[in-house]
Amino acid sequence: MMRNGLNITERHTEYGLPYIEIRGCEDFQAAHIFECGQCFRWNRLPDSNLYCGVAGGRVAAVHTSCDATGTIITIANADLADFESFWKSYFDFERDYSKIKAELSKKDSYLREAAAFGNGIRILRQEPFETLISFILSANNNIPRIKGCIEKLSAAYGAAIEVSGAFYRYLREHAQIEEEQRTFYAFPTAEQLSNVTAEEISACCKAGYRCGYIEKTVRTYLKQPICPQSVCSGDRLYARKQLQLYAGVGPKVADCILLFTGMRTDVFPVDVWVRRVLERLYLHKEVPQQQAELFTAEYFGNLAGFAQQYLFYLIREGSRLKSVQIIPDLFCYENGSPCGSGEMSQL
DNA sequence: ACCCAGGATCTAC
DNA sequence: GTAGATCATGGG
Repeated sequence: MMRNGLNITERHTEYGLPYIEIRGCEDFQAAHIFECGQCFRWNRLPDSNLYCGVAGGRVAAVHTSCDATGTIITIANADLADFESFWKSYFDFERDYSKIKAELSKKDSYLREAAAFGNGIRILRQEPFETLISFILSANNNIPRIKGCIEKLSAAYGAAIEVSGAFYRYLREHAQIEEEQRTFYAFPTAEQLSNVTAEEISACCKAGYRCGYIEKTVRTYLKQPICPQSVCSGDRLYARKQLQLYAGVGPKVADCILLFTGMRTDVFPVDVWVRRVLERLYLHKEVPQQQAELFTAEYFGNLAGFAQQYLFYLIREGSRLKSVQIIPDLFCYENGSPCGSGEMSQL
């Protein structure tokens, strides 16, 4: 099936597992999509480039490879109906990321390098309630712990999803699996969390003071769920305020929800990492939040969300890989000494 | 022991 | 309206 130049095919392994193969999309790299900090339920399987995750009440395994004709995207445990009804939207396949990268690259050399480094990132269209709760958990927290909290919440209150033996065989063929996990759990719905107290949430996932926020937010959400048409368009600051009605949601978390649901792409969530990027590369001094926001809105405009993801991924991965070569100004302490080991990055 | 993590909220001025 | 302290939890 052809669509927007994409060649989408449903296939089956010899043992009967359906999978979707997509060719003709050069703007998709599983590692960059799943490790750029926008999602918490996709995990790279050991000794593989295969990512297994839960979304939309489905379990899938995704990887990218390439041959002489270009990139091949594989979504395993999905048929054409799954793709059309869910994955196509989830992976934002309708959007032209080459165009976005080209536009950002015209702005300055930092964005050009960031977009090249994060080539293949896409903004996932994640479910609003899951994204809301996930990013309440993200406040003053670190990514491994956030992932753990979400996994425990899902296992305790979410719907069980049984995967086939064929799916597990597929995983085993592509990665070093220790033990067989045949049951996954969807992220709980607001209804499933409706009578859960903060104490129970705390006992379940040890999320500290954020548990009270979740209890309150679930109650608010049941009475007043996120209304896409009132936040997707119109004033950006109004959209943010709408989300700040939920307990535990401030400006930064609101922007994350707007961006990582795909509801808006003109927001620029500023966390401690992105703040370093702004101050080191663009503003050349420490600035108050309000001033940083004025700059990002003006400079990045409608592409702010994409710029933010490329820059976030660059500084996070760059720090982790100690790749000081990429943008020396970025990977420096305030005193100017390099923070990396000086090894060459592989990019 | 101390610092940090994709910050938000409460309090005091 | 805005600075400063406080908020659990676990890993470095």
